[in-house]
Amino acid sequence: MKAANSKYCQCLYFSSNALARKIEKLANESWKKVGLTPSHAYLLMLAIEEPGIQPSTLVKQLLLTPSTITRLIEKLEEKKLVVRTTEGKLTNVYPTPKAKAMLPDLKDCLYSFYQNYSSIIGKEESARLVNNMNKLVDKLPF
Amino acid sequence: MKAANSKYCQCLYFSSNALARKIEKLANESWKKVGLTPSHAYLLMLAIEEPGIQPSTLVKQLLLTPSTITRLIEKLEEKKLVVRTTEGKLTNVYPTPKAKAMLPDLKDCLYSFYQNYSSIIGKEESARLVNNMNKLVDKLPF
DNA sequence: AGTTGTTATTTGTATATACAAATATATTGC
DNA sequence: GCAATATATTTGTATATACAAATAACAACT
Repeated sequence: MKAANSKYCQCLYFSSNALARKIEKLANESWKKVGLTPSHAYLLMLAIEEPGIQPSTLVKQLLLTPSTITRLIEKLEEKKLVVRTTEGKLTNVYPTPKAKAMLPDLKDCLYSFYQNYSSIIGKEESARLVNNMNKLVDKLPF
Repeated sequence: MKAANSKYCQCLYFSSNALARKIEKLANESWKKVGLTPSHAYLLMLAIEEPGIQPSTLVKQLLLTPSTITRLIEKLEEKKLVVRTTEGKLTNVYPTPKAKAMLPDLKDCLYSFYQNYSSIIGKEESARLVNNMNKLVDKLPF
């Protein structure tokens, strides 16, 4: 069914969730090539760009909770893509050589994801929507 | 951190997920009064409006997968808010009197959720965004 | 009428995420 | 210098959702 025909299509809860789920599927497709979910991939790219990046920074960049960040890092550690060092209360996340070697592939995924959705909805249209959504994210509490 | 300052804020994956999570929190607040999550509440309202509604219809209305719909119904059954009857391969979902008595409260939640977000982001702005998001949902494959 | 394919629903299992509590460290005020 | 508070991270647990397989019923064609 078209979202436009759903009884609750007027509701922001409904729309934003339906959209996020669909985008997530599209993103999963794009990142399948490197065997990572989009969240893991974004975190990894941040760690490659800024080796030693801390969980607290990742929380702010990815707008996820600390516990979620820990879990994402754990999984990347299992896959030997990052290592963690702890000094005091701080933790640093470093990419392994294996991860660094993956960077071009990661960027390819990012690019093909972008191509994928912008070919469907248009570059300007998608840029506008992203902007509107970001503005809204910033306005909302919590 | 502001979404606008995040490295990946240009990415639709990032924006749509961040937005959906924030909206979800807001919605959870609004529906706390009736002790249901928004998804359960929407499903219940559909069942009250159309007693005997079938899972396949709920799938289309809520844009969720069949298995998710089954799980949502199970929970509402546990709470004695719906009953299921099966004839042949079809299942019908009926609201209980307890659920029907809740309808005004459910509508209140829906209304207060709407008031809540539209007071933050504006009625026109939010209507426009919802429309754009729905259009996008309909354009995306799957 | 029987086989074959299609549709509706449920079940088993996996995943991403969050909340709350626990832990450990650092900072600040006195 | 110690007590109180604040910060960073992890851990235990719960939840919503999905995918894939299982089940069941129906439809259709020969």
